[in-house]
Amino acid sequence: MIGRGQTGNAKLVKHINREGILHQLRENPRVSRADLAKLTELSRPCVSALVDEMIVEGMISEVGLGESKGGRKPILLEYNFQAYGVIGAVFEGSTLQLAIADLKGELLIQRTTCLPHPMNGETAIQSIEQGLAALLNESGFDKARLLGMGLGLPGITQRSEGTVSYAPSTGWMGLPVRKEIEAALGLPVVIENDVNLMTLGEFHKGIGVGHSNLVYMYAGTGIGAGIMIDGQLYRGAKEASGEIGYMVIGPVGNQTKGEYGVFERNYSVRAIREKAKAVLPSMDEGSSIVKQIVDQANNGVEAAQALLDDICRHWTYGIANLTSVMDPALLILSGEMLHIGNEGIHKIQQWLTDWVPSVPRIEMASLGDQAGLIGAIHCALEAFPSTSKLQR
Amino acid sequence: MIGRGQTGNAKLVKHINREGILHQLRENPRVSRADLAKLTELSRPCVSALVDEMIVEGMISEVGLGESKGGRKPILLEYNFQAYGVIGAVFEGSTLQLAIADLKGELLIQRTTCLPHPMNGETAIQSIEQGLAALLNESGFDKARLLGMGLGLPGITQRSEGTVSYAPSTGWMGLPVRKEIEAALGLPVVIENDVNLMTLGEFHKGIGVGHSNLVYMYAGTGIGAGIMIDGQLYRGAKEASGEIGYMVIGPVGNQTKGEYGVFERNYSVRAIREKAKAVLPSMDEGSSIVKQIVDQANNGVEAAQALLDDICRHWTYGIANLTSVMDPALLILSGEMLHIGNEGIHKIQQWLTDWVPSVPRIEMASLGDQAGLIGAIHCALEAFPSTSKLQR
DNA sequence: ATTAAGTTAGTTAAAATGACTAACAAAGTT
DNA sequence: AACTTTGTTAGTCATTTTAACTAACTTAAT
Repeated sequence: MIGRGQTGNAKLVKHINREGILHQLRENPRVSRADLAKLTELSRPCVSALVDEMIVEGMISEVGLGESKGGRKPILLEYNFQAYGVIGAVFEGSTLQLAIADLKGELLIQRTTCLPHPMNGETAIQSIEQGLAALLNESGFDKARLLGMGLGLPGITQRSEGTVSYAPSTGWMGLPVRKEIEAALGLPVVIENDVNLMTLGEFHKGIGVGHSNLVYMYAGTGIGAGIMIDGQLYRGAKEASGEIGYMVIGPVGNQTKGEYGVFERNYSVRAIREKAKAVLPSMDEGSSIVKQIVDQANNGVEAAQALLDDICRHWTYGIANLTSVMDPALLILSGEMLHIGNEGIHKIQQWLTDWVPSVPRIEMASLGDQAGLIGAIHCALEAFPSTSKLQR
Repeated sequence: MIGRGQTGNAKLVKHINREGILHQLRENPRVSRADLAKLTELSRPCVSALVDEMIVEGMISEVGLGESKGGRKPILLEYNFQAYGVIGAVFEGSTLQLAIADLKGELLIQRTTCLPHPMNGETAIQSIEQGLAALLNESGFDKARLLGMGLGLPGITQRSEGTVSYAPSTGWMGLPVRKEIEAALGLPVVIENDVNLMTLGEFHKGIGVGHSNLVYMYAGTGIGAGIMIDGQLYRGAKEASGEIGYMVIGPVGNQTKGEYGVFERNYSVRAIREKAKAVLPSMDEGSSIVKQIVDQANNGVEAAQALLDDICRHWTYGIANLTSVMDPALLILSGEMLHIGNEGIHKIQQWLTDWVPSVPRIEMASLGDQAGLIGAIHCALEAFPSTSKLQR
């Protein structure tokens, strides 16, 4: 056999060019070969060859003719978004969100279920299994067309090992989560930290679209951040990046290993509820605690105003620290920070202007409690490209 | 003419492979074509062809035969480190460090000069011009063989514009620094933040060698950090990443824009000197302030012990915040932090273990006040590869 | 309405490039 | 003499490029 099977970087270029064409087709629906040649800076014959190849493989389709711009009508091409699908799943407290999406990342069907109490590894996996079966059944989606699952978990997830290495509040620590779920479903699985997935969600489908360098900050039951650099999640050496709940903000106290972080212990929802007891006449456990404080502050209750100021101030400490280190182009705020109102935002921006040299553009998260789920979808899409199924 | 001049990614592979070979030659001096084939995972004929090409171009030389390992003796190859050179320059307070180095980054000649007072743009450029002329004269290095200059400046440098966008303590802000120096020297120049260059220095020649993900923390006249991700400096959206002097640590006070950062105002050398007045019987302005405090603490002076504890504690706040965000594999401490002693280091590590979930390996900087200069050299080497001169 | 000229889209053919395998020569060692 | 290791030569394959088409359409003068 002669000249077969290049081992080095020889095959790389074709792969890059194919991915480039696919990328453009994902971004710009209904374009011609000629358009693709311009967009990818490849020659027209080369694009034609690669496109024809991918049409045969079923990844792309010709979908009729476009308008002439003074010459022959272009043959419009489209990515076959429906060819395969992925699953997104997010464990958040006591609920499990599940969804099936197409290759575009559009949700086809979605469900939120409450988990049985007490939860352990087995029941959790059972929930996923049953939930997925229900989704497949209801949507009529063929399981054979699923590429894999993106799974969001709280705590520090070890993507390559498929385990959770640090999560004081859950019972997942150390378990071979990924392997067990893969065995149960018969599908490949990636796991990822929940806040990282929210970041990914906002990046792909939310307010972060088009911003390849951004930081996402979440303040809720926990406090965390997600970091995107050059369109990639930055995970750090032990995948513990963005764990800003462990910043030293507020009283340090007798902090020892295994507990929540200092910032989190002082300014997460849990902590704020405690502080608010003295301020609110009656507390509604169901609705946003910050909103209740803001309402009281607007009613003229001075103690509420002071507490709100204190909360905003310390959250801004976190933002200032985060932006000092990262200098992102865009900062997305989410969780309970969504309820601080215009006055709160204004305060934060004023403080930042006073404290740091480079204030990023600040936006509120736009996807609500869907962010993580949408991120899980895109995490799966990145981990299991449709080519993986085709190249067998 | 047919089939000439590919515009797309066609030439990319060859470039990657050539760079791969050069990289191996920089790392492993005196290797054969066969060794390179193994190291780069390319075929022997391919390596031979690329090597021959680069020998003609003058980048590589054959330097005799090696020992036989049971067959024909290998022809050893070497990167022509001496073919070209670069200049490194660092402005630090009132001194200017200048050096010429070869393509390996080895300093050939070096000089530190005091700047005339008061300094302004013109005198600074004059100093560089005169200093470089002296270096060239003394070393006999041919100016035509210089590829360019890497220049380190305090403050937030705008690499692409060649200006300094934020530096309260110097008069550089807004000036077209790079253009003016390029015009004066007739050589291309890159500017970069001083702490980033120290980071680069430690990465290439210091304790950070082999660690492509690290964070460097400097506490001296100012406080700052440098971040390396995948062997690249991370600069942020407005090149203000790592400006941790602006973290909110210690009393906030009446901070408004234009002043130094909160952390810097509370725990830089300037601030510590102020605090130490009450503790030290007499202060030596020339030597390390932290060392003086440590000495007094070791003498049993309780106030000094308390101050040292306070300083270490707050520096650790900064470290905790930094590592919470970045989760680096390695953290390098420098500046006055070098003088805290073993007890201080032990304290820091204990606190970190208590506060954050992922404690990085911590090392002391190893290059002393050469770090920035060495970084400037490597900055220039990255910005102006020797191929830039050859490809004319 | 016809027709020529110009444009745009897509294909075909030939050349160029760069990497690979196979086979061999050169120069050793055991 | 037999094996090894290094380096080269020759031939092949994959991929992309340029150049030169064909196809199909628009514009506008005749």
